[in-house]
Amino acid sequence: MSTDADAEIDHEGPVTPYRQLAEILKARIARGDWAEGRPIASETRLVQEYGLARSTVRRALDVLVEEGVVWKVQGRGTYVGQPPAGNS
Amino acid sequence: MSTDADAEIDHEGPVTPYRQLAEILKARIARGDWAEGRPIASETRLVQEYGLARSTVRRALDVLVEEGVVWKVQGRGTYVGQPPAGNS
DNA sequence: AGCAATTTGTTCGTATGTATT
DNA sequence: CAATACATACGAACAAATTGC
Repeated sequence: MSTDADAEIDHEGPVTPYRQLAEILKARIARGDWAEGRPIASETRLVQEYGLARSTVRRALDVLVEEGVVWKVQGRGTYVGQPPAGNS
Repeated sequence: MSTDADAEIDHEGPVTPYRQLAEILKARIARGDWAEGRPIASETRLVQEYGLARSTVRRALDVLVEEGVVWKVQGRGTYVGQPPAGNS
């Protein structure tokens, strides 16, 4: 049983919003909304799309980073996959 | 060159407060302020001691958790070391 | 070189929820 | 039940890095 990529955030329920968003984003990546090596939506965009605080969106992204699903670069964005080995 | 366990937070300088606190706490643990398996000061206590926001203190503790220096238990505290293998 | 726009990083404050004692 | 301690969420502001003009 996986999460629906088109699900919305349920502020009631037992699962916290940031965990829900983390699952939704992973589902969207798996579905192909954003390809490997390409940037996903910006934090500001996700805030607008899901009606969450930026701090909550960042908390969700932290989960994905820990899981190695995405990696971030300040000033650029959040990319699908893992950081390149030899980066310049 | 290691960090002074008695250092205070410098809100100017290049190093961010949460990184400074992370280093200070590691120095305090190394010095023996808190023994292995014992709880360190609570987040509220650290907020008072270092004059930082709780979110900043938590950010510093996140670093220590990632590094395996401490582990946390909701409702109890933050302990020195790593979580016991078989916990009940 | 400078400047503005975009995006992630850090910090503060506040409030409420959950778990343990 | 009350007190303590960590968890989650919202809002706001400014800093730092990147990009494009």
